Amino acid sequence: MLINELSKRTGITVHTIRFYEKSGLIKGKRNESVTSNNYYHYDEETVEKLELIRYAKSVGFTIQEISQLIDAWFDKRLSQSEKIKVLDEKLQFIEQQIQQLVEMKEMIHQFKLDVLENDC
Amino acid sequence: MLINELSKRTGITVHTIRFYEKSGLIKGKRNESVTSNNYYHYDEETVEKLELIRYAKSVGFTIQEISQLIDAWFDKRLSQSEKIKVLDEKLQFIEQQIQQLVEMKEMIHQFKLDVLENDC
DNA sequence: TACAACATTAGAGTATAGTCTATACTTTAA
DNA sequence: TTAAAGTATAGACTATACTCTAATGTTGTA
Repeated sequence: MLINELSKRTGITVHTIRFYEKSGLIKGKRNESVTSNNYYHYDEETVEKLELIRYAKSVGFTIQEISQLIDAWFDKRLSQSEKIKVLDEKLQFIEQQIQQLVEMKEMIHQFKLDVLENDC
Repeated sequence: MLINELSKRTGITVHTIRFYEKSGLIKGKRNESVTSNNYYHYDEETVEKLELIRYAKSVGFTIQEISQLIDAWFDKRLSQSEKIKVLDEKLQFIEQQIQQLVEMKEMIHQFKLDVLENDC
């Protein structure tokens, strides 16, 4: 699949996909038997990666953190223990975020009560 | 309290506090009876605001969103219903974030299982 | 009183994460 | 076959959120 189809399937713009590719998050393959162009081709794994990227970004992961996560998922060169280490770190971060969100929620609930009480 | 003390109490640098003040998140008061300087003075409410800012930032709120939140909390000019509207919006955002984090967590758990299974 | 520590303002610089433009070439469909 | 749509690359531009520097003046303490 070419970049345009990838963009349509993921809802991420071509520009942004190219930016992610430059950042090392994804990697297209060139078809060496074709000499007339040097278009990149993408597989289903790239679609999965882009979906992961969108998720991870929306919950506050940086590109660098997502890069680690993708490596822990796909990179054949990392050892099992290295991968588990990264994944556990991310899980810990997520737990922390959830905890802070829960506290934030309670805080705002309290604001609401205050606003309703003070009738301001 | 002057900016240096505020910085020490909140752990936020003087520079960043000034940036937040420029952004309209907090507001120091000048003592008009003192003519030799024009130092800003901050109260306990400002300390609370900075603590809120730190929380909100860490869970992904932008400066603009935090600004709305602070107004919903402190601004006397907003009506009760306007405040409640903002607070409900933020609560909804938080619920969404928690939901996404939970899904993300399950995703990473699955990665972990895959990594352990494939023994790679 | 000297000098370190603190305060203000303006504005420059940095990092992150895109977003857009220009140029030039390729593919596809009417 | 030609015009529209797609592709690649380089690099400029933008927004957000700081972070730092310089210049200048004030306050507190040894």
